[in-house]
Amino acid sequence: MQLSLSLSKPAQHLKNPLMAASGSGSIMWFRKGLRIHDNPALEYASKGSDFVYPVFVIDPHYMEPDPKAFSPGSRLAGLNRIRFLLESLVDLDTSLKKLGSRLLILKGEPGQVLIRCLKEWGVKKLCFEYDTDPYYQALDIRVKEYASAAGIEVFSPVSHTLFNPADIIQRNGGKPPLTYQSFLKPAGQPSWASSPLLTSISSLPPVGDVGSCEISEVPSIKDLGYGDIEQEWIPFRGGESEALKRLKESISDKEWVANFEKPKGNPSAFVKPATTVLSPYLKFGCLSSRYFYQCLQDVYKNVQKHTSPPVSLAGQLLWRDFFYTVAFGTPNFDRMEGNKLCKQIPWNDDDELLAAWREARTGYPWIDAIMVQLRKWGWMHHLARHSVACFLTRGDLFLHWERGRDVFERLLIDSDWAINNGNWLWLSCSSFFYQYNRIYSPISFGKKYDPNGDYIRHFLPVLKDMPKEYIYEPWTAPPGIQRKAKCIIGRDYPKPVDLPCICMQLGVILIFTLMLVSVVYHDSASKECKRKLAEAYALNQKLNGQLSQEDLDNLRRKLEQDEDLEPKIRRQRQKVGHLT
DNA sequence: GTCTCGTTGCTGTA
DNA sequence: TACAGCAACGAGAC
Repeated sequence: MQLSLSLSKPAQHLKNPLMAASGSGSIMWFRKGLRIHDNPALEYASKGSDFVYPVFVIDPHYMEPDPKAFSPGSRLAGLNRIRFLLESLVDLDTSLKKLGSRLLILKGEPGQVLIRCLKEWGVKKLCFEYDTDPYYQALDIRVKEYASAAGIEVFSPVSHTLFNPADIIQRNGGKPPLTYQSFLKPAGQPSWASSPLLTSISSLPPVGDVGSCEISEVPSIKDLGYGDIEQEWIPFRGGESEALKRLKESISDKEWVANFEKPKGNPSAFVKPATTVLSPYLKFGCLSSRYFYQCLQDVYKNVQKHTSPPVSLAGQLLWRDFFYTVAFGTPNFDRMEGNKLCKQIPWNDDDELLAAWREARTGYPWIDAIMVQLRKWGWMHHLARHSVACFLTRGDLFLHWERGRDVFERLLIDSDWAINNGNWLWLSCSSFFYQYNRIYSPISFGKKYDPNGDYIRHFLPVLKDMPKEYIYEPWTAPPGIQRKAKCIIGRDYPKPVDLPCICMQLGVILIFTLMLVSVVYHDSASKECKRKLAEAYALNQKLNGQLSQEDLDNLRRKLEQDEDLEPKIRRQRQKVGHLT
């Protein structure tokens, strides 16, 4: 019996316990993996089942508005990602309906809701994609415990990544490999690589009786309590259909796929981004990474030569698995403290500087334009992420990578726990990458790709009429040029200043009142950062990475004292600098 | 202990 | 556009 017609009625009207009790039912619990293609959990749920309950639980913490957050959205996610998720759910629901099923939306704490469904619906199987994120690890233990005690079979296959991180760690002697190359060896070829994946399903068993569980349609942004909030146009729409369309477009250009080299991409390309922009679809599992990998292998087979990992497109999927593996095998991966892989560094704590970075008013147009793109689109090119992450941490501001990680985690539509933390560890030279003398310039790095500054003009329209000679360093533009460009630096757009020097000369209070005065001179700041990192590295080496809070505090004090020894040099620098 | 190598730096020079 | 020089780290292999 097909129940999808009657499900539009309130759930109470559907109560028919006999129906669920008389057949064998399964719950397909969607969390990530919001797709039909290559979904082994869904496949198993429907096998031999009279009924399948496709469930998604809306967790209010993740979805409902938090007025205290620094951007529109919930406590945990910015509005762009919430919208992307809702679009993905609508698309999934549409696909399920075509197959004779539908998506059942429930609300509440996911563990409690799931256990209630298990009790109410009398199913024999619970199926969901395995997830290595700590949140799901903890949640799944609870749900599995209940299911096991209730005699319900649990099927939780690995299908979010190419490999099972636990397998790689085991093959690597119980420890996660810490370099990409040493990851490739135990990884080898994926076991499923040469056999076809199930990419389509012709039909699904009907949904069973939902009893007294409250089921709703996929809510809109408005339904979630955001009112009639005006949504910025963004070029990425959520959902499996969109993911497969985007994948098809990307791989149809075989030459582009074959020649893809990630580090050569242009971070300032925004009309047509230099990458596939499939990351948000991989994040939510709208696209199977395994299917993507197979599609790439098909292209590689049919071209004479192609690029290889780590720079190739397939190499990008392996990077994803690399970070998943290290993250899974490392306690406290998302923190400096208690994280064995992470250098212990006495980062500064400064809310004003953090806010200037987050709110795109550092005074460096390249940095600020990237942060605007992050806010507006929830996505920016990988190298653009590098620029702003380096600037926040080891390049200029010397602020804690965890603060930047939090901002990315909230605002990115593709924010992924393992990859985001891994990249912040990398960029801050806290782990994986240690060449702290290689610093991205907030001026010349962007200029190299986009000398005219079109990217800046687009995302920072206040600078749209600034001549290209000055657009990366607008504080150097003569007053006449600034007037002509209708952008007075220090009034319409911030100028970068040497914060420690100003603090000494004018007092800290003044700084906090000058909202249009921002951040640092890159030259002096980056030198300071290098000096601090050299000292922190030396102490980490001396103490074998076992730094206590007291060690860090002492080092911080020492670094601050050393900084005070240089005011004369600094003042000299300011006199000869461009700012007057 | 020594050596090689590492997805993605910058500047100056030819 | 390509390369040297800059300053220089750690994981992993041996």
